[in-house]
Parts: sequence; structure tokens; C-alpha cells
Amino acid sequence: MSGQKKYDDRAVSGINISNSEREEDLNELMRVRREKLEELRGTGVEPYGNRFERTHLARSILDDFPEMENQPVVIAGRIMSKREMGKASFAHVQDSSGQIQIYVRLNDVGPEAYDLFRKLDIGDIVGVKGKVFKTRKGEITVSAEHFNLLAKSLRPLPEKWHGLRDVELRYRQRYVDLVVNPGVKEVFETRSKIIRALRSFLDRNGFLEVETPMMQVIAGGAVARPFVTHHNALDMNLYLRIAPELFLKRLLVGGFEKVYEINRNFRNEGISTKHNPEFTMLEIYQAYADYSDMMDLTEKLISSVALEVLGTASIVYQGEEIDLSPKWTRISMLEAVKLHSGLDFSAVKDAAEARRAVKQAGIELEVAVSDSWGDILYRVFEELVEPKLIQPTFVVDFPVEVSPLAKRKAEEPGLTYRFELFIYGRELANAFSELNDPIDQKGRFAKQVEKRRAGDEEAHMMDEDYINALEYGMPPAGGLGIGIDRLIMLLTNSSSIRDVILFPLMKPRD
RNA sequence: GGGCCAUUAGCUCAGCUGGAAGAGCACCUGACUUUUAAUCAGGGUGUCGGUGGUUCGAGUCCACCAUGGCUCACCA
Repeated sequence: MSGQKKYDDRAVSGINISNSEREEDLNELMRVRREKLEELRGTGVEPYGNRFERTHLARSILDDFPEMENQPVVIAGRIMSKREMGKASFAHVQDSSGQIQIYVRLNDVGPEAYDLFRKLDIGDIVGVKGKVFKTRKGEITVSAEHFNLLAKSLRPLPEKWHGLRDVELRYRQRYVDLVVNPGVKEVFETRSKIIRALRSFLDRNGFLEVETPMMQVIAGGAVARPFVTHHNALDMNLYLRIAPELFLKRLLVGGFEKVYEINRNFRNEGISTKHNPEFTMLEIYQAYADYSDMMDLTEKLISSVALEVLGTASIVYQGEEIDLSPKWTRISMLEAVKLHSGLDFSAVKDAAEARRAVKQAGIELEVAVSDSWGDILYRVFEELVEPKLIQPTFVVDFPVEVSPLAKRKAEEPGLTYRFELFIYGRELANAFSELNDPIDQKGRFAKQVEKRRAGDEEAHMMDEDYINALEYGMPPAGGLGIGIDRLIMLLTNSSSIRDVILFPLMKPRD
């Protein structure tokens, strides 16, 4: 028992016995660095420093050189390269703003400090005090008068020419990726700016940011398989949310009229370049609005964020020019399908006829026996139309069968006031006039529950409390969901969702 | 989950029809007081992803497994 306890303590404190305590496992590069570490300690140099006060970032020295020349500065950062030339040396130091060269001369720093400098490795974090000058070859440089070791690095960094290319290592050890591949940091800085711009746009327009449960008793608001977790004290299973939708609409019932949430959703499904099990979603709800208001909002939101963050609404994604300036094409699903497949579903009366029409048109499609007219229309749309929607396109009026939370069209009850936004063949946003008729909603849930009983794990569960809320009366409202990771992919020209998520889910090795 | 591809030094990669594991960077030793992919002289640091098999002999051929990439399926 006590042995078990000891093991747990070590696990919690992060000590990795198998890796760090077996010297014979260390390769020569790491062994040498550990020896240097001990040597430094032996000469009274603490290899892991404390607070360090710097005066300048690399960028500011480079940008303001004329004023900075000959001025004293204190910088701090990681040594990225080193060039020793006997009694003088150069190195590059990298901080959050970029890199700047330092020059260390025996005569300036003295023999002890110069010895210390020679022991430093690429990857070590140092603080440098010195004066700014320009070398003979014209590079702005800090001539060191004094320097401190702030953190000794025990592992060699990837090489300077190619950086870290191995995709698997880049994702597994993002910290290394960030150190050596400068473009990566830029993507995540842009990500942060995009999210800030979204928030500020919504805040300016009177929307209130709220937080709703990530752990839910009923995983609702979307069609997806949830993750299951367990609460010990209550001894009950909980789901990680697949969407915040039903909670945000409860807030409309409560009297909040314009709300939004930017947060993680979790879906227990396949992983791909477009899917990570946890992803960030923006959902917006506006009382007394409808789906065409949501289209206007989507256009304004995305185009103004692009303008604010990138300085242009005309972007290039994977070699394709995409114009995000309003107004975007709006086309009904029936028209879109007719345009791209020749099939006119408005003349098709039921599922049997739809099946025949698809077959006649020679479209290869796996159609389940239980599929309805709407299911088949939607499948044809996904298969033949989606990939062709490169420029921003709102596809409107989805079949009711695939839209269990959207309001029916008054004149065509088989369709709903729903749209999805497609850019580069990908779904980027999904929105509708919210269904606020509790009786209709209950009926739709019941249909979903039937599907669930028939084995469809992605179908909705019955949410009695949500119905209860609707029964109190929810104002008519427009609701909008935008996949933030995909938006960021688009705006940073990233081909994989893993390039816009700092720590994407990876299967452990071994 | 299916198909295709990849896995060799810390990193980036070569290694042909099976015949004694290689390069560049990094690292180590030495020289060098404005270099910058610093240079010059010397040094190879490895469970060839793992386990079996075929063979006199396997980094190389075969099977299975692991991880990853692309792609299809599912989804956002």
C-alpha cells in the first residue's frame, strides 16, 4: 500500500523515472549538457534563474535602431545560434518578438563570464545587458557587458535550416515546434486576434457573452455521438457537451435577448484534417430576429473580422481566391441541387420517388431504407453540391427531417428556415429561425428518439426540461453557429485543423 | 473503421537487385577579437518503430502490431 502511495506521489509531481533517472538511457548530447549543468553549479552559477528585468524586446531594438544606437538595453531570450571565434563570439537570442544578435567579447565581459558563455548551449535561456551597435556587415547587435543564465536547456533543439518538419513531433511537442518554426506562432497569434475581433464585434453590437454547461445530463443541440464521463459523488454519467444550443435558448426564455458563447464542443467521432474531438464553436442567439438576420450578421461578422485582422476581405485559401466581402450568394437547397445534379426535388413527392429519381439520374448514393424525402435530398446535396461551393454561399431552406430544432417554413412545412454557410466546399456556419413551438418541438424530439431506438446513436435525446422551458414561451429568435477552428483555418490558410489547435489530440505512443 | 504511404543518429534526410550503417546540421577536441548556413583541422554519437518469419546472411523480402500522414466513410 505504501509502495503504491509513493508511486502516486511521483506520478503527480511529474517525475518520469524511466526517462530522467536512468543515465545510461541518455544519449551523448544530453549527457554532455547535464555535465555542463553540474559544472556550472560547481562554479557557483545557478542554472535556473529567477525574476529578470528586461528593458527591451528584440523587435523594438531593431525597429528603432537610429534612436537605440549606443543605448544600454537589457534583453532576455533563448540562444538560437552561436558562432565562437576565439576571444569574441556571436549568438542570436530569440524572444517573443523575434531574434536579435548579441556580441560577447572577452575584453568586455572578463575571463570568467566569457568562459561561462562558451559553456552555453543553443537552447539555453539567457538575459543580456549591453549596448546597441551595428556590426561591420550591418547587423543590429547588442554588445554584451554582462549576461545571466536564466534556464539551462538539457535537450538539443532541431537543426537551424529545416526546423522541425516531422508532423507527428510538431503536434506532440508543440513547444519545440513553436521555438523553431516561426510561422507557427504567427498562426496562433492570428487565432487569438480573430477570436478577440469576434468578441469585440459582438460586444459592440449588444450581445452578452455567457457560459453554459460543458457537462450535461442530456447531450443535445446537435447530431453527434457524445463523450461520456462519470460523476463519482452523484454516481451518475454525464456527457461532455456536443453543443450549447439548448442552454442558450433557455436563456432566451429567461429574458436575455442577445447572447453568445465561444467555447469548446466535444464530439466522439472520427479525427481528420477537418475534425478534432474537441473544437471551438461560436453560437449566437438573437430574440425577435430570424434566419435572414443571421445571414446578414454572418456576412458582417466574418468579413469585418477578416478586414480587421488581415486588412483585407479578399483572401487566398489553398491557392483559391476567396472574396469575403458582402453580399454572399443565397440559394435554396432545392435550387442548388437542381443546378448541380439536374434533379428537381420540388417535383418529387415522397421517399420512394426520390429514390427512383436518384437512381435514374445515375447518382451513386447509399440510401438507407428508413431515409425520407428530406434525408435523400440532403444526401444528394452533400454529395454533389457542397464540394462546389468555393465562394461564400448561403444554402437556405433545409428539409425538416435533418433540422429538428429549426422552425418550419410557413408556406412549405417540409422545409425549415435554416441555412448553412459554405466556403471552399466546407460547412462554416449553421443557423436557423429557432423552433419555439413546444408541441412541434416535442414531436420532433419524439421522432429523433425513435431513430435512436432504431440504433442511430447520433439522433437527439428527449430533453423534457427544454420542452418545459419552451412551454413558458420563447420569443421568436435567430440562432447561429460558426465553427471557429475552420474559420481560423480559412483566415490563416491552414490545410489541417491541427495547425490551428495548439495541442491537438494525439494517441499516446507505445 | 477501409485504402495507400511513411517510420534509419538529437534534427533534416540518403541507403539500388539482400552481402561490414551514411551525409549535412547539432555535438565533442583544438585554432581564430565584427561573425552570420562563420571558417579551418580532427572525432560517428545508432534497439535502422516493434515482434515473428524466410535466408548462409535482413535497414532492404514476407506476416502481424504500433504511431503518424494523405484519402474515403461519419461529422462541424
